[in-house]
Amino acid sequence: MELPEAKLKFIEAWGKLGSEWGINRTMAQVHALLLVSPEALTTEAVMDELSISRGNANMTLRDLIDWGLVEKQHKTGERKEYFYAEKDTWTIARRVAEERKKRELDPVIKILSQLSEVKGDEKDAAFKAFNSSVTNINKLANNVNKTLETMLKAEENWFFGAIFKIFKK
Amino acid sequence: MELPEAKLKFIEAWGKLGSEWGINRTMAQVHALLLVSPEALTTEAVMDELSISRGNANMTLRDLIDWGLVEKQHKTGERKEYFYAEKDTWTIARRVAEERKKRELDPVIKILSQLSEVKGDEKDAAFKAFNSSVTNINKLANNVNKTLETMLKAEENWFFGAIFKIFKK
DNA sequence: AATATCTTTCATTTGTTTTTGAAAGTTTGG
DNA sequence: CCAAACTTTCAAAAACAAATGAAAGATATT
Repeated sequence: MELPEAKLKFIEAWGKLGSEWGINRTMAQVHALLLVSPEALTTEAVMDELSISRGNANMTLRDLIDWGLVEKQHKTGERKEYFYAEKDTWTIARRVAEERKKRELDPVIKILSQLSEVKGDEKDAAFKAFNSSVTNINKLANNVNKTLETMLKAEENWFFGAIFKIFKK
Repeated sequence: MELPEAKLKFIEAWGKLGSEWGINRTMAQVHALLLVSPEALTTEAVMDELSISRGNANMTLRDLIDWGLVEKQHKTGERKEYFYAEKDTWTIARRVAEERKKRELDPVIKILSQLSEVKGDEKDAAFKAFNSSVTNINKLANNVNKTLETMLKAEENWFFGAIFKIFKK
């Protein structure tokens, strides 16, 4: 397989994975493109490589910046803006985890803890089922949350290294 | 807050979380409804509670069965089918992790390992950037994969217990 | 202060996903 | 074998999400 073909495959795979996980396909593709580009790219270059419109490229790049995955660069003597992707995968993983935790997990945990406070008749099967499910999900969510918080502080080697050390017989 | 309102909030929150993670909102809502129901429900009951069509209820319930989250039950002397949700949250988490790993992570890992085999000119910046990104993502993906495999075999207490033991000072 | 270069916005259009509901299919019991 | 009870299918419609591109907004240059 030659580089150009491999590049396309990578962009396609990354886009698909993104869309399966609730991330806009194009955003994932732009990210993939920047990831494999040694140099920062202009909006124009992104538009051309992925055949997308100016508006789409602009908004997608802004979103990637919001996620902390891409940064604007300016070249001296040039007016154009250049976009460069963070290349360290562990940093990428942490940024994504951080952002999704904040946007999605935290709000749900808030609701769950409210709902696990709901009082009712202990003899009512409907109440018992509700209470038990919500309480258990709440506990699991808090475990996940604590694990994520730890991960956000950790170094990759330390994090996975430590996990594997335990799981190794 | 009273039970009926709490139930609605739970269904809504679960549906929202699902849709943010690439799971059909209705599927997550049906799952939530069954989770807080002490008894198995009929298709009819699901349709009524969530105001969805027969076709939608039928397909969604089948999907939940495919995911291993819901089972059909038959009551003696009745022709109707009843649907009952697995209530153990750790089992739910494992089923979801297992299914998504199989459907989404495994295919991507396959592609990544192909792409990290691509050979090219070591002096070509484009090749070097491609190779380095793909190789690193491949490594991270394999770490995640191994961790998931361990999780799929583990008991909740052991899994989180082991993780927390590490992180405790 | 006029022009050229580049960026951002957003009303419309296009594309994708989900839902509907009527019809076809299946199973059970008389 | 028939009909009632129930389930499944799937083409069409509705709902939703993403992309377009022209126009407006910036910012630098002469």
